[in-house]
Amino acid sequence: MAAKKLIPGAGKGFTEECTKVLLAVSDALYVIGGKWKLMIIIAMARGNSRFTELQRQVTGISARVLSSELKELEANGFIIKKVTAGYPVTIEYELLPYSQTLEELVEAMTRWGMQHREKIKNERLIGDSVVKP
Amino acid sequence: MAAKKLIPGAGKGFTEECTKVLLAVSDALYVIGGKWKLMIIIAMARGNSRFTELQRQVTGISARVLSSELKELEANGFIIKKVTAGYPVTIEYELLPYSQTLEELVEAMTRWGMQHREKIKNERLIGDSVVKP
DNA sequence: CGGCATCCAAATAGATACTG
DNA sequence: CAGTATCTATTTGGATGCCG
Repeated sequence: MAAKKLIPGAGKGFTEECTKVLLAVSDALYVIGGKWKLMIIIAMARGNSRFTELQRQVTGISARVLSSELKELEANGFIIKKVTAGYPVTIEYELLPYSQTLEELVEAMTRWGMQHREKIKNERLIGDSVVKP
Repeated sequence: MAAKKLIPGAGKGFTEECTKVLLAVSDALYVIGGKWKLMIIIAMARGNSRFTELQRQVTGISARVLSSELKELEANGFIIKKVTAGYPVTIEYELLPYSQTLEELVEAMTRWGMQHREKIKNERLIGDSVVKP
């Protein structure tokens, strides 16, 4: 009776494809979502390996949150915690190969973030718009 | 005195580049982060435009949260709310051109999410690992 | 240095009911 | 249908202090 959807490609199998994509994205967000995980991985890829280094580089993160994020990243196979014996033992976090699979994603997000910042700047942040606190 | 960092590319300008990337990623996460925003955009790109449609497609979202996310997406220039007069007025949400700039990012995330799901599956979810609740 | 434990404040989200 | 309002439950996070 009513007209079908006007969107090209709509019809059987349409919602299912959508559901599949949504599932994938939701999986990704579940593991690397949140404010910090990607940022920690990026900071580590740039050579930061010590807890305090990471806390300095990843602006705004607290020790407690960093600690818990590192644990999750380890549990998910992105990083490993290395403890080297010594007078004060040295603790370093290293990226595992699996974290490399995020490269494409990180690059895409970096590019998008940069262009978005440009866009906002050009719209002259009039105060009503989206500016971070 | 002490050895410099062993990471290739380390040195002057290293931390600054890192900071720049972190800033970009943090910008991106601020606008499109969270569990729902990307998923809503994906669902809309697949032809869902009505509130109830979206709520059905984006599994698990409540009316209240959907409502507030739609408002943020509109405020950030990704979508627009269209009200068509009629006996019951028709309300539809449409993607604006700016949402297209997310395509690359969404694709990267979709690919990553799919490969991650495969990886987890192949590791045979032994129960200790990362499985969504 | 690299955390963990505790307490407390704030942000988030679910359930439910109600409206135009 | 497309939400809003209210209340409450849960999560999250900052601050602080302590410990090896």
